[in-house]
Formats: sequence, structure tokens, C-alpha cells
Amino acid sequence: MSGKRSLIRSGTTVDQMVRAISDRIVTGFLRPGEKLDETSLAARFDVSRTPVREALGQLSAIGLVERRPNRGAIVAVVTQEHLASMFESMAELEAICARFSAERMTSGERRSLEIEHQASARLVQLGAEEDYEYFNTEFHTRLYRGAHNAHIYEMTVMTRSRLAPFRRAQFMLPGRLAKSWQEHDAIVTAIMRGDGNAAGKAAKDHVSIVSEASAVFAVGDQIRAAPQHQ
Amino acid sequence: MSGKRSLIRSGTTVDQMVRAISDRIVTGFLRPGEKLDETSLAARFDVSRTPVREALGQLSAIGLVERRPNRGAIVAVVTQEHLASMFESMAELEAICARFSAERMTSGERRSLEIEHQASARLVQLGAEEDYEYFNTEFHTRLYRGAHNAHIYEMTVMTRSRLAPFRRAQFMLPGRLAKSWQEHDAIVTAIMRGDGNAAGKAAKDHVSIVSEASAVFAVGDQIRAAPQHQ
DNA sequence: ATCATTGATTTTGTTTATAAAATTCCATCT
DNA sequence: AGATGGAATTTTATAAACAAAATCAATGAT
Repeated sequence: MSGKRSLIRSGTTVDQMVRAISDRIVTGFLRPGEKLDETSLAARFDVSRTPVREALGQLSAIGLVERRPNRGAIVAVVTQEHLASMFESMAELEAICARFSAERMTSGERRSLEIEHQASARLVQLGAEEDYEYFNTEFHTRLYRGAHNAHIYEMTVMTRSRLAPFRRAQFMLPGRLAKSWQEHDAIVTAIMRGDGNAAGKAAKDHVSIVSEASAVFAVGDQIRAAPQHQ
Repeated sequence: MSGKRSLIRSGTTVDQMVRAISDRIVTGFLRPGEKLDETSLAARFDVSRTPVREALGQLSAIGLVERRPNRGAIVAVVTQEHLASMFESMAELEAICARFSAERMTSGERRSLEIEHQASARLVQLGAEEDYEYFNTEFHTRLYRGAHNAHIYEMTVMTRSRLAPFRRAQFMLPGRLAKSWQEHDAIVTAIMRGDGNAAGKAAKDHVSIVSEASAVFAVGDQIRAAPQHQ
């Protein structure tokens, strides 16, 4: 139990812990409701408890972790209601990003958005779910950046992180890839036309559909992971 | 240097520190760029450095504080560009809240919004800036809550906190009270009609005007407070 | 006089220790 | 058997100690 720290590298120990823990939450390795034991985490990463505690505090401040005073931390469990509110927010944020992107993207940004989007059609044909998932993240990130608004970018990325544990299963649904691509296409077309309102609407619809697909899985996950408290 | 802790009360020491420090930032007692010395803060509140450090970490995670590794923390300094992006975000968020409020507020919420708004007309006549400022915060909070979306509420309140240091001086401008009231009136009227789009537009315009007033002051503040680093 | 160097001081980062709270588990009683 | 009370244990919160990095100041070289 010695060279574990090198796996993460760079920044202060606390930063590393924040990244390490939030990664595990976002990728679903740690599930909502799961207990985050300070001592175990400290041992796991071969550091003392202090940086772990600070990391948990920060993650709690951004909402990825829930902390009950004197009773430890758990991966944030969101109620069905709060989950819905996050998906709705996500739809609104994506709409804003798409609208601004339509109005503000540079010609370079438009060009590469279009090119990458067209390239991704191949992934749909192949049914390459993993690769499409990766592309999908890239696609949306382009939209967030294209809005040219740092604060909206921050809020959107943060909201996406908090939703990540609940949307993992979405691409398992049959026919989802083709449908997703078509929705992307509507967004891209509107952006290319410079039609902010249409782009916003298309983006909002896109998220709404994703949210319905994810919500189903969320319930099962939560109940399995966190039946024990409260 | 003993009974200081009682001034804040409730929650863990870290929570108290988070509140205490963020209060001082939001109210402008600590200005953007000002150094946050761990030892001084610890002494000032009569606690050890540990909770202070954790508090600074959390405040940094939410963006109120800026932390350079091994070089301490300062009250977040935002560039002119980032400030603009926050005001723009605020306008969009307020628009969403107003739109949702128009669609979702209960009759009770509508009633009290209307009543309080009408009551505030008196404060305008009297030119009671302090009191109107307080009412104004309440008014907007009602809108955020009326949207019935917990996540949007969180994002909006957080964005407002981060903007707070830069909008303090807005009510010093002559005639600002009456103008603000009229803008509120447009929002309230639209909400009462249940017209989400009109409410959203009115809210967006309201913030845009405020942002122009505040931006001017922001520059001066920043330059005075943080001329020394990088 | 200016700039670079280096040693002292200050400040931050991390670990270790102590204090306080909550949980567990067992004995006892009804 | 089930409930209740209360040590013993575990876990969390804060403090104090230690280590490392950065800042500052003074000296000496150009």
C-alpha cells in the first residue's frame, strides 16, 4: 500500500482526493447512498484523514456528497423530486447554451461541430455505444463552450456531473443511438442557420427525452444502494 | 478573545466559518482580492486553523474564494469578462424563475407576492433605500422559490451570492428605486396573468438594467482592492 | 544603483493526537 | 422474547505539531 498516489498526480492532495472521489461517484463506482468512510478512503489512497475530510467538505459544498454532522458522509442521494428538478434545469441550461451557440459560435466552432457531428453518424451505423457515448459528451461540451459564457459553462458542467450517476444506463435502450443522433442533427441545423430559438427548443427537447429514459433507472439504483438510512 | 464563537452559533465549526466568511464577502466587508490569512481568521474567530481551512476549501469550491496552491486564499477576483458572464447568467436564471413562477405559483404565493409588492410602493415614496433593498431581496427570493425547482433555486441563489459584492452600490443611483419598482410591477403583472414568456422577458430586462448599473462600480472596487498580484 | 543569491521568517499543507459524539453490543430487567 | 440501560468501540470533529513551500530581507557581486 504505497505508490497509489502516483495514479492521480498533480495539484494538492486535497485536489487529488476531490478528483478521485468525484470520479468514482460520477462514473457510478460509488453509488448514491453509499457510505464514504474517512478512514477507509484515507487508507485506500494512502494519505491522512485530513485531506479526505477537506475533499468531502468540498464535494458536499457542490452537492455531490451529503454530510450529516457527526454522522459521516454518503454519496448524495437525491429524491425523485430533486432529480426531476435537476433534469429540468439541465434542459433549460442546454437550451440557453444552444441558443447562445447559435448566436455566438465562431465560424471555426461551427465548422468543427458540424464535422464531428457528421462523423458520428458512422458510430450510429456501427452501433458503437461506448464510442458514441464519448462523442456525445464531446458534442454537448462544444455547445457549452460555444455559448461563450464562463458562468453558464460552470453551472452546466456541474449539473451534468450531478446527473451523471443517473443517466449512465440511457444508451442501453434500443434505438437510442439513432434517435439521439437525429436530435443532435436538429440542434446542429438550427445553430448553422443561426436560429437561436430553434436551437434552444431542439436542445431542450433532447434533454427532456434523455431524462425520461434515465429516470427509470434512477429509482432502481437508489433503492438498491440506499435502503438503510433515515 | 473568548466568547466570539457565540456570535455565530449552530452547526459545526466549519459551517459557522463558511457562513461567517461568506457573509463578510457577500456584504462587502471583505473585498475582492483581499487576502484571507488562515492564522488571522482562526484567531479572529477563536478556533484552530483546521476548520478555517476547510471553510476556505468549500468557499473555493463554490467560487466565492480563490485558492492558489501554497500561496493562500483571496476573495475571488473576477475579471470584467467573467462578471459580465455572471450577470448574463443571472438574467437567464431570473427569466427562468419568473417564467416558471407564472406557470406554477400557488394562489397563496401569488397573493403574497402581489401584497408585498404593493406594500413596497410605500418604501419608494419614502425613499427608504435600506428597507427597499431588504424587500428587493425578498421579492426576488419569492420568484426563485415560486419556480418550484430546487436545483434552479440553488443555482440562482449561488449566482446571486457571487454577484453580491458587485451590486451593492446600485441603489445609490438617483431614481433607481422607482425604476426598480416599475420593473417589478411588470414582472408581477405578467405572473398574475400567468404569462410565462412575458414574466421571463420582464425579469431578464430587470436584471440587465441592474447589471449595467453595477458593472461601473465593479471596476473601481477591483482595482482598488487587488492591484498587487499577478 | 540594480540585480541575483541565500538564509531567516512567515505561511501553507499534511500528519498525528486529542476530544466529543454516535453506534454497537451485551447484560439486565420486565 | 423483547425492551432498556449503559459500558466499550468506532467514527467524526477539532486542535496541535510537524514538514515543506513561498516570501522577505539583507548581503554581495556586477
